[in-house]
Amino acid sequence: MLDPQPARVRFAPSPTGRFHIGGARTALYDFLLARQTGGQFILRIEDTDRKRFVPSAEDEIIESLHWLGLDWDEGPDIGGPYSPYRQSERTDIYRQHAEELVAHGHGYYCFCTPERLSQVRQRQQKLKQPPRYDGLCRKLDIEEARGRIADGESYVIRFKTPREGSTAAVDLLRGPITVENSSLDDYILLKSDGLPVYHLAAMVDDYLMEITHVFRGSEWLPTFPLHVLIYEALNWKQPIWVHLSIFLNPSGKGKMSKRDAGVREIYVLDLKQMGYLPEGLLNWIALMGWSYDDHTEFFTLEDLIEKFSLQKLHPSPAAVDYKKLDHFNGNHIRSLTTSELVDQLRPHFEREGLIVNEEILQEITPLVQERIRTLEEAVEIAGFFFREAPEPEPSELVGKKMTIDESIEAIRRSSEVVESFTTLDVESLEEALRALAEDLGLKAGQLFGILRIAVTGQRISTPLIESMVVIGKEEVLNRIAHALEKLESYTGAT
RNA sequence: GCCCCCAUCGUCUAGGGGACUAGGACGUGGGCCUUUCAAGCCCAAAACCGGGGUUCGAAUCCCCGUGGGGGCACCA
Repeated sequence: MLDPQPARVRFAPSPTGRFHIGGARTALYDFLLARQTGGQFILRIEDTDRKRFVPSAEDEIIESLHWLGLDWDEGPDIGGPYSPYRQSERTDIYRQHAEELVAHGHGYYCFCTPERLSQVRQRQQKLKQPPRYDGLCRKLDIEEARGRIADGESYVIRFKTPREGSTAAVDLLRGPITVENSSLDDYILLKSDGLPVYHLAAMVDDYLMEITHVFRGSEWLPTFPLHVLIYEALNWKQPIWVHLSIFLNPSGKGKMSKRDAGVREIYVLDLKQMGYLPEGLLNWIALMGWSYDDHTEFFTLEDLIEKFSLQKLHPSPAAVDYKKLDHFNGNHIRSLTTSELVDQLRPHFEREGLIVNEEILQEITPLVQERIRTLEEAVEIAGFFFREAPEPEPSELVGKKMTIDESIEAIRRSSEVVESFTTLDVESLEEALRALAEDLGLKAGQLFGILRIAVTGQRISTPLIESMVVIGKEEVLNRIAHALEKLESYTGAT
């Protein structure tokens, strides 16, 4: 299972938007391969697009990766031997390589304006031809071109894609992908603002940073042969290429996007807010595009590092399934120790504006651990522990198939039972309450239902008896008395 | 329109010529447990896109359809 060669793998997002689970999966696989082989995981920021640049994006990427526990060995924030790791700080390097391509006849200067380009495109579209650069500047005399540049004319550098033949690019998951060179364009490598485009920058950096395995989205498949052509033009040895398929919407129709039906959330930091654990999220996305065997599905990050393998990656697109996320998250919550869960839970209660009593939090954590799938659910079922006495609806205090008077009697007698205790303990309290129910001719569920509303104010909560013990005799009595008052002045009118 | 990729239960997947009356998980339905909600346990329904080949034999290999996805920018 262990790849003997230490892999150098990079995650190279562009800071143009928020960090979503698709990026997280790519980063995860990068991380796993690096850790498994004892290699390096590198973070590189591809910020060569000034127009789409979002200042806060890099921070979000970093925060998300840290939260997920995918720590890198080299990156813009910590530096490293191949620094800098932000492409906007490496512009000279790209220009140098673009010029080298020109010098060796694999690239050329182009002076066509965006206006002319769009006219050409329009014409081609009208003629139902594939939109491509028409090659006007391709045969320009190099000296003439240099002269125009010296005169200050705006220009770009294009790749001189071979007109003949075909190129085979080898993807690890799909084998060779072959296209006619004529179907490739003379792509722009260096923009008129002097900054490179992905096709140049990523190739140059991957090579110079000695990246051994490139994981990227399958949206790069169409230009994959171009990238190989660039490698060949520069006479460089290629890395191993792995194209990961995209995530589809829950419906399986279309690329996963924030707005589609069934999509709960796609941004890592928002999923965190919703109460998902890094482990749950990681387990979920790891299994979309990779599998271990025919029955193992619960993985910690450590497990994944140990068990991940390139051979088990597969190329078909996967629809996101949030029900499955819930399931994995619930499992990971259950595998936490109590004190770990306490720490995870605290901020979720506090975010709700609740004042968290540490002692109570400790006591209720085991109560919620078995029944929540997200941390937020703990707030739903156990928030009442940190709130003032509830104000239950009188109508809710009437037991199932019971009259108001019967319910009042049940509450009164319960109060007496609680009163008889010096301190509450689960076993005897349950015993006493069950005896009371029997005495009243009620099913335990009827009595407990009334008390649940009286004590917690909720229909759904942590187990009643345990909850009462945590709340304590005095406060339980207060709440029961309050409920009794409410019910006694209740006429039954709706 | 052109190019590229993909194709097993609703979903994520196991499977890489005979071990397949196709396995697991989520979800769904039913049952058990039960103080609510969960969790847990048991059971059930549920798939090899179609057609041609290759082969003694195909979910597995090839071709063609079909379906789905992606790409065709001085964005990544």
